[in-house]
Amino acid sequence: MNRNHSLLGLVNKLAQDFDLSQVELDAVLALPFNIREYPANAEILREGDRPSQCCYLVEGFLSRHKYVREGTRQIMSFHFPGDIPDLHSIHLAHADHYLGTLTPTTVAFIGHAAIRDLTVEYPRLAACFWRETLIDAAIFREWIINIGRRQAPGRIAHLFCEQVVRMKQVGLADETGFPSFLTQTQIGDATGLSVVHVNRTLQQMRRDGIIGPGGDRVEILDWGKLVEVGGFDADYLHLRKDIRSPAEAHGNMNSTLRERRGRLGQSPGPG
Amino acid sequence: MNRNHSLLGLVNKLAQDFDLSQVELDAVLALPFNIREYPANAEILREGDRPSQCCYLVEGFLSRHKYVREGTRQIMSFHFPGDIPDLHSIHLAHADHYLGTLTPTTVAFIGHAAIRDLTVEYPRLAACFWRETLIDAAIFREWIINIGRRQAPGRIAHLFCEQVVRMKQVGLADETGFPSFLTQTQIGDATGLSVVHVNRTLQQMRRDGIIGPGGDRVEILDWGKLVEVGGFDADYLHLRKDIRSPAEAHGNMNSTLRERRGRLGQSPGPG
DNA sequence: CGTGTTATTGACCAACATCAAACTTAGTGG
DNA sequence: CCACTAAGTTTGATGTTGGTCAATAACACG
Repeated sequence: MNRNHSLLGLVNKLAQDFDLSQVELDAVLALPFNIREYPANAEILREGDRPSQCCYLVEGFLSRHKYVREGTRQIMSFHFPGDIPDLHSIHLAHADHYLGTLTPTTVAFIGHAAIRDLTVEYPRLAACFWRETLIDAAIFREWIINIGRRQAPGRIAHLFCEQVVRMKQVGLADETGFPSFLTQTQIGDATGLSVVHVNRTLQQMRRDGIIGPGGDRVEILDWGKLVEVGGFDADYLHLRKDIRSPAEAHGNMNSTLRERRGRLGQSPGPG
Repeated sequence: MNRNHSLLGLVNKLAQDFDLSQVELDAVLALPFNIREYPANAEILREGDRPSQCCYLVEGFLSRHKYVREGTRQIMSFHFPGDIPDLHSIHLAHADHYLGTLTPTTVAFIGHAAIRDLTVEYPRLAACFWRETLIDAAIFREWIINIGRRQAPGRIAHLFCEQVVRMKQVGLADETGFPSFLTQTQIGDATGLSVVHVNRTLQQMRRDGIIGPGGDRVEILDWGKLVEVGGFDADYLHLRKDIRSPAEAHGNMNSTLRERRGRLGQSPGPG
């Protein structure tokens, strides 16, 4: 098998979900695709587009976002190599948001028809692809919680934790840090904060000895504290045990802070 | 066919996605299920549970939520009859959030195995189910935007708009209002606001002549204004045209306010 | 070196949270 | 039918987080 095959990362990812047969793996690798490169800040897909292919991310970083008012946008996810950020387009006719590059990027476009055929012929592969979109959704849920119920330091810390864990899966990060591919404006767009406030919060986190001074890499000086501030629990990422264990051995990635609920079935109001 | 079959709503819903054959429809109706009733404020599923069945909502209202700090929670979705709020559990081993009732509720539990078998045998049904979870995800994305980038009146207005459109699909609402199944505390938990602020914002919306005084029903006095305040565009719900058109005829549900973006590929900061 | 983007700072202000209490409503048991 | 209770709503007072505006500094790149 070609070790430089562009879809190898996809196969690796899917193979983490289920024990796939060689036939199934080969079927994925046999998918026809077109490579395309983009500069930073390019748009791959726009709201309203009706794509006929999916975009597999080979290299670079992507975001999905939407514009809310004149000049305001909200980022709803980041994507790393191995992801198919618009896999949902197979069954949803039009895009309801933008997909854009954050850095220079290489993607492989795979036609919807080819993927549909694959899922019809191999139900287990269908399950794998489906599962990917379910994890995608789980991450959205966590972002709702992050933005809805945490304050600035928690939101940013949680975002950083998530990026460590997800990028670690593809060998781009560990608990000591990860490549810095975001501007402070983009961090704000993802966390629902203004740039100014992101800037001040990051400074506070540096003063608290949680992260390093920045630059090309986000240095994490105190992973435990980052997890604590962000109230982070990797459960929602639904990693497989074998992938998760090295992380657990290293820092404590999971269940460090399974937060406890208040009263039963009731969110307490005042009084 | 039994007109009182509990899964009729499910069939109707799936049949909106694709043109399904009678064989496929019958296969859905042949799914074995168990009916169960819950009082209000009951927990159907907890974080960490490993369910072996899915929960089809026959009657009542559900929410999915998570506890963030002692006493704080975030609701991430509401569910109406016809929904399968934990369909994702087929491919995600453990629940990463709670599923609870808001009102007295009737659900039908359908075993994972039965659904999996169905999806293997009928790829088009698999696509339908998959699609349901993709719309679920699209709603989460919209909530991220709602909470991240809108202020209190917009958040609440958007929530109400979404409820109108979704409940209308199952005949529970129209543009003049919908049954009020939420306390102000729950509205706050869904929008990331405090009860006090929800209360004041609702009062303002009443003074502005957008909604009525409340009670058993949320009266919408000015649908157009509600849509405007919430920046609502139903596109993300991916309704089928035939379902959507009566709404368009009535009020203008879609694309009323497709918001324009600011600068190209860049979220403007200050300066 | 200029030019554009990103990071940083200060001053000021608005939105929203928190706390605490009173009021309403609906349900329950006598 | 009425007191009693619990949940939900409303109000006032006060504080904080985080937004906005505007300017400056630090880089990166051709």
